[in-house]
Amino acid sequence: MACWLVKTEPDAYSIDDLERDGTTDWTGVRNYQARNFLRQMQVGDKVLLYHSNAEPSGVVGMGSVAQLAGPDRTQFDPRSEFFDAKASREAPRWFCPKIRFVRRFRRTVPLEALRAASALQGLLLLQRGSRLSVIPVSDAHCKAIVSMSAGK
DNA sequence: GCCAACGTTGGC
DNA sequence: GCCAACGTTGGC
Repeated sequence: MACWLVKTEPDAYSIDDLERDGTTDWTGVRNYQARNFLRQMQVGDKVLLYHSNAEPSGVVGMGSVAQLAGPDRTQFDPRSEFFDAKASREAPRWFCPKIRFVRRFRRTVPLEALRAASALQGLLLLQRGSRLSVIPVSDAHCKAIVSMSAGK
């Protein structure tokens, strides 16, 4: 069972929203590398939820993959901010899995703490200039982040 | 296929 | 709001 980390801006869609919704289509990812990771997600994979542009930014909880990635409906909707005129239903460009809320962490693991953790060296999120909104996380890194969320 | 210009992300 | 670091676009 793989583990992933997905970023979201809480002003746009927060873990509160996911908790309320239960599950949601993870729409709006418009980067090819991130898309390719979304398509690799398997049902049951863990998903660490990360709030970016937040106070503080950090990992706020856990979700899981509820459904394999299918075409992202927002790419077909001219009224959507994620509309993509070059996509068609015959040849969709963007895909999204369904993500299920699992739990909120007792405490947010802020970016600063992630950077300070020697156990997290090599985590893609922490690499200089990394902007990917969907990244794979190794089992060891995943465990380390979860243990940080529970306190020492 | 190169690369300058432009757009986006996201920490600070 | 600034801006560094990337990604994408489009002229040539």
